Amino acid sequence: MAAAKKISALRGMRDALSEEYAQRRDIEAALAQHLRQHGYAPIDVPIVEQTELYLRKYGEEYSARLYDFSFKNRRIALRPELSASILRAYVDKLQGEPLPLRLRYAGAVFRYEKPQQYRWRQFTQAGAELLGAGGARADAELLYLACSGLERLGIREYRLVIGVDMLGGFLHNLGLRFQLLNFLLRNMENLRKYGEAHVVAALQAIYPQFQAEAREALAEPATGKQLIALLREMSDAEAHQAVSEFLNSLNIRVASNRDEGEVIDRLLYKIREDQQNPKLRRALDYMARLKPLAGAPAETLARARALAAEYQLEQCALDALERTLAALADHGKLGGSVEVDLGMNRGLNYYSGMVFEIYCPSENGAEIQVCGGGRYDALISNLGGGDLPAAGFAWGIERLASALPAAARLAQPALDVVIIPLAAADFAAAYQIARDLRERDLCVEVSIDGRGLRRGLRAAHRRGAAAAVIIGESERARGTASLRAMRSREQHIVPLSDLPNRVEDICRARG
RNA sequence: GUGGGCGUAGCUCAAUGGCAGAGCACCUGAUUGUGGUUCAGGCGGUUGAGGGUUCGAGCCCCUUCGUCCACCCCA
Repeated sequence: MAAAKKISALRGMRDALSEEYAQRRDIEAALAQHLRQHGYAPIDVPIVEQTELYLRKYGEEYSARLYDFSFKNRRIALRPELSASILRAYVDKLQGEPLPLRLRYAGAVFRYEKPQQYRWRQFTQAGAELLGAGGARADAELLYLACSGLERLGIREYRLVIGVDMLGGFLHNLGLRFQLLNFLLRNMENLRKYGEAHVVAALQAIYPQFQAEAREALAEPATGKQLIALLREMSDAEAHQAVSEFLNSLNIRVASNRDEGEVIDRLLYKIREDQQNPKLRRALDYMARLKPLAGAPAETLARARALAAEYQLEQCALDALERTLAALADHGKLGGSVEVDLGMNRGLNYYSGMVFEIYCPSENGAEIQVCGGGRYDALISNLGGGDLPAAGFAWGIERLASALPAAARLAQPALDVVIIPLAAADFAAAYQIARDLRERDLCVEVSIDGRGLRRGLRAAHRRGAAAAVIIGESERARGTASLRAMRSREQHIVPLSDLPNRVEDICRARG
């Protein structure tokens, strides 16, 4: 018979084998205990949700990253994170709870992205949500929890980067088209990395009308200025109708093989798009000024205030950040470093106020993000709940595992004892001994392969057992067992009544 | 979405276009009641799949699938 074809795991999905899995569980347990001690209550939520939940949170553009499918005429998705589910559950079931409500969670999440190092399609997150509390104290509590959690795991070296958005609001107030606004938001990081010329080139690829050097002067001819301004004020349909009527009243026919409607659309597009140029120019200038606003908190804040004053922007976001930093300092000194980044927008539009990320050096030296979070005060009402402040964060468990210093990796619980029955008649006694030892909380395995003492001891050695208990005819005849300490190779015949104590001694000595 | 690398034994990998191999692991025995070593032997493959070129393909060409890495983006 030909061997059946092997079935391998799906792409981006990994089997966590014994050691890796045990380590992950240890990390989860330590973080759960950490959060528990800060008053966070556990909550578990479904792995699948209505896709609508995530569309509300992220918007339709991000749905490509979801495991999203229709099933029996319903559109459902695997959760890409747990926070949305927690807030949904809050709206559904917990609105009567006393506030603030502190919740913690852990579980698998799924994202349909191309897998690469430290990035899989299924991974594990643990995190916390703080509902019904806004302001600096709440923000600082979360920042502190996220950092001290790392320290509890033995991670001393990390970098906390806190941001408030100084970009999104600015661009929004400029009145840029949605597509261009999104482009600029997404390219703040590129502006930093590759400079303005790079971003301008990318911008012109999606918006060829943009002239990098264009200033407001040449866009506006003096005549017809009022008419153009008027057209810009109208809705698309109104403007289209107005131009159409205008042309008809002058008895102008469009002499081309294109439809009149198309020509008008094109004309309107031109009239309206031209005004994007000066706005883009202003946006790029502002972004260039924002670019260096990252680094040590006090100094960066001071420079940010100067910029905000120059552009006559509200200072309240910066005030809030300053209060949060002060509140964080009240928690005591952190082991890692703290930075501020005022260009940070986590590519996501649901954040309001503080956002943060934590980076660690991974085992191969490169820096990876191990934690992220922020405040999303509008989210609960978007999900049909009341107007309630909400903030939270999540750690990436697998990434934490790779950032754990070797010294902090927790030792795996080893097998304590292997019991080796020598013949079929010895098994009943062997199982009885195993039960007695397990009552002392020992990890005990009975060798069932029946391949003799030599193989049994070899197996015990390879399994890392501290002791072997040999039970054969001669031992049974006297109500004893042979107890062998694997490391020292010392072996004694021990009465069964003494056996548990003697085994415990050996296991303790193993250290 | 874009660009690379790699698919050969359970694992890590060899093999000028010319008999598909090694190490590790596994199994048996030397040692029938004594485990880190040693020695002797053994099991193990449609070389990811399909097509093409060739007297001959693991190797060259095409297609496809899988996988890893990087970019984009994200935790």
